[in-house]
Amino acid sequence: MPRPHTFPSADHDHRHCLDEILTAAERLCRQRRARLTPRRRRVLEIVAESHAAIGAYDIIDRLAADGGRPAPITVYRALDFLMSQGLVHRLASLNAYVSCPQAGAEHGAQFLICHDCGAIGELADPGVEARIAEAAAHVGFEVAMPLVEIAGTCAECRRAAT
Amino acid sequence: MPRPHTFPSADHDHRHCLDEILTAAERLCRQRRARLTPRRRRVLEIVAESHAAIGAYDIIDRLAADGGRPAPITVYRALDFLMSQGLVHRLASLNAYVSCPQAGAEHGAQFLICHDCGAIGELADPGVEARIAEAAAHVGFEVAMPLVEIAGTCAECRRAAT
DNA sequence: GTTGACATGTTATACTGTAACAGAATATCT
DNA sequence: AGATATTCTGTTACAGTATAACATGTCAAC
Repeated sequence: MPRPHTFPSADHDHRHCLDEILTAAERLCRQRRARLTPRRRRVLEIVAESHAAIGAYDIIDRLAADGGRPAPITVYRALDFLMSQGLVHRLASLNAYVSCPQAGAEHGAQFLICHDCGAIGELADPGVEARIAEAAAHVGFEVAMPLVEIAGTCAECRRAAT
Repeated sequence: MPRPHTFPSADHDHRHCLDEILTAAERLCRQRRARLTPRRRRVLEIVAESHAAIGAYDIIDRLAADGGRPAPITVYRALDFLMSQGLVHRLASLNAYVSCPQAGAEHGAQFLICHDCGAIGELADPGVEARIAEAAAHVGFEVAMPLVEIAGTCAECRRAAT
């Protein structure tokens, strides 16, 4: 099952996790009358294949293995759709994309990026956003979209390192 | 004078500000025995020409106006040097570079990006970093390099909008 | 079944950043 | 000062990321 707010555990059953992500996406898109076409579904599937981020051109490579290499724009359009639905996020610091483990739930986007295993975690700490908004307001700045991407080491990798 | 932690005011004397940035850079590099060569100095000057961020290729265009268009790598090398000295920061969300108003002072990097005027402010709120580290630690994640880039509206632009 | 909206294909191109090697300038040591 | 080592710059080529513009196809609703 998708583990909101944190990293997959060591005994993570990713087959099941992937399945839940896809099922949730289908349900969500049905509710919203958004069209999760085969192409878009396949791109989501590829992005969600791991909890690491994947680059757009790596997605193209994976699609090419299915037969018929799509043009970059095709993948970017699918990613745009998936992002508009909150199913996928873009990580500016990596130029890469990651599936959202808690799609549908409104949440601020603070990403944890493990530079050992590459996995991405999400933090949804209202305190962080509040502190940022407060500090910004202190200099008269009104926050529209905070972007927080935190590189470091995840719990699993820290354990493994000792 | 450079205004640490916040945006330039309406009556900002940028000629003077730019001069201070360059002088401070020279002093800093002399202290550190780092070589602020003419090329590097010129790139810093261009980046510091405004408090908005500038793209690497826009820097190249500006240099070309001096006569003799340098190859991209030349500018990237100068930027790498300037970043290594903390004189310039890269904004991942913009793929662009901005001069640091408080070079030399050790400080965490939280950037405020005004999407009206393009100006970049820096926040150095230890509370924000602390809150992030705390929230991360809560899921066993050890922070190495937090990246915070906050889009919104600066005080000047908010005033102007009303 | 026609219409209109949305999705995809096709081609070309823009923007951002780096590799690899040669040559020039500067610092350091004797 | 001259030899040497280091650092900086030039040159060429290329890798990686993303979008523009226009044509064609597909689907849903009327």
